[in-house]
Amino acid sequence: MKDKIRKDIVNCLKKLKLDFNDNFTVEIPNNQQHGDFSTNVALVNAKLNKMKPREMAEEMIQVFNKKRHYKKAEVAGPGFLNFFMSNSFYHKYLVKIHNAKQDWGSSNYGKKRKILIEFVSANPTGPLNVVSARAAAYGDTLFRVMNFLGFEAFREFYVNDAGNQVDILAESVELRYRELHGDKLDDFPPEAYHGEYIKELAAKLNVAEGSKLLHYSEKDRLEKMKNFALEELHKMQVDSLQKFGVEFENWMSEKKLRQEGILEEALSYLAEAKCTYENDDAVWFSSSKFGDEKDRVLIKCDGNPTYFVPDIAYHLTKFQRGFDTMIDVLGPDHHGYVPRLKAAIQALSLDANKLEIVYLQHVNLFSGGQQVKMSKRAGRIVTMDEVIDEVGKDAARYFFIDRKPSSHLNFDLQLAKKQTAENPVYYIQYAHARISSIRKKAKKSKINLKNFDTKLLKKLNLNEEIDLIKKMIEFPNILIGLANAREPHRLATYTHELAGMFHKYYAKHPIINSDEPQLSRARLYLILTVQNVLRIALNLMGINAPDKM
RNA sequence: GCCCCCGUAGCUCAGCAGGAUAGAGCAACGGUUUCCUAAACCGUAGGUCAUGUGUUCGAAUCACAUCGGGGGCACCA
Repeated sequence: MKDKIRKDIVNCLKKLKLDFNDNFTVEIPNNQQHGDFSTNVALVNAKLNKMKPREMAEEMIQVFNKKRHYKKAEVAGPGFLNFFMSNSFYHKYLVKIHNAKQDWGSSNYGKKRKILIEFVSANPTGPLNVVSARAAAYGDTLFRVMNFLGFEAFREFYVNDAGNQVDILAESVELRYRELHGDKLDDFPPEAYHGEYIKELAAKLNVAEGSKLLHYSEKDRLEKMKNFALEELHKMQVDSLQKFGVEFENWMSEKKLRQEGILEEALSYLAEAKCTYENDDAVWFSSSKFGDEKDRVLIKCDGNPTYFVPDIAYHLTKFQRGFDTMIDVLGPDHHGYVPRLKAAIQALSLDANKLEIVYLQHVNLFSGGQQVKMSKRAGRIVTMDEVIDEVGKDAARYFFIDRKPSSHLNFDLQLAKKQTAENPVYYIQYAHARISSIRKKAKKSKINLKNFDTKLLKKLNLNEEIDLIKKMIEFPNILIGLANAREPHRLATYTHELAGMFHKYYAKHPIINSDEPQLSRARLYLILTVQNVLRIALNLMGINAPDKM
């Protein structure tokens, strides 16, 4: 849309033989008195032409005032050019949006570029918590939007199903299992996992296996415990995510990476690049050569790799799989970790610019203004399931993407549960449902869009009507901006605004009025288009678009 | 000490790539329902955009510094 105006401006400049560079912008002014579109082209380029900005602008408006679609062009302020478009221009656009149906906003903007979005990637040592829920909503919405825009996006969950924490998991289950068989635990070790879910796992294992495991060797027993726990916890996580409407194209297992020898592969590449050395019985990576603040250990003096090695190996596979861009969605506690990861990628002669990190900030849970404390040590984690059960999938998804990723997120459970105006989710869904009601009424009143002649749209002359169309015209650009900035919250904001504009329009003007069937049809055409855009937006956020509430 | 994020209305936050008088929701106060769902709408009030300097024709937006809040700095993952 702005592109079209931009083209017209460039043509105009050429016609007038004015010099210009591309730095000027076209925007939609906040203030309606400044027109539908506004450009600073004369402000930016006046010097080039040895003119005053206003002078240059004056010359240009002559051209625009002769053009169709432009109701009026005027010079304002220090030298802005403001354009006022004719209503017929907007009516034509409305037809375009209406006819696009569920594809309005969709495009081949992404040119099939392959994007890997890795998110959640929670340790398989417990149920998913609220931070994972935020990541899930974030990553999934970004995924949906990017695919809608013609990218080939993929969702991936990296499972740390090997290494230290998994052994601790096995030991934790072991302790609870032995407890079931009469062992008294005076002090449950502090490093073990304390959550109730460990007891439940042990109980479940006990039902399946009875006391049989007690007769295994310790090694076999722990192995059994480990695999059992991993499988069960994985299932739990998949279930939680599914309830949340989030699926992954791929679950990448660390254990598998180890089995397939990718760790050794990565290590040998690093060694070939002469970026490793031995010191104090450990193998180090000279990451400081690549801008990290110090070198990092790859192989500990006990011979085991640090968690860093599988991570390098994992990212190596991402590059090997040929993605154009890889987005890692991480928690705020990982930012110190990224320089060494990027260092490793550079050491492997790969393009570190293809790897992009998004940090999601913390989630603070509130309930009626009171902060809910989350403490892993005390075993009091508020889980993703609890949040979904408490407030419902739709509200949870909305609230988790409503804030930009770099903001700390305050999530109020009471608010998300409220079915009132305070709650934006219901406000938006209600707008959608309301339009369904109107459609029903239209049907009863025998008003429909059969053989609709778009010439009738010229009856739509109210500011509210033109504003709704303008808002819908913006939609594709909102999505593109969202995808480029990796900021799904823009969709939440946009949808809330569009719903608000509709509610206001509805309250002021009757849509269906039997005395004016033609006007009613035009208005019905408009609001059905609005409903369609609302539905597209809600779908992209993974939120239901109900016909009734 | 070093690094990351944040600081906009009483509260929670938008503000797209710097633009012309800074927005929304909630809370407060006042009003609207014979009519397509009042889960809605209208109105009033509320801000030296943390502070300072700089870049620019123009800064909430960019840069630097200061102050304040949150988080991170393992041969743990």
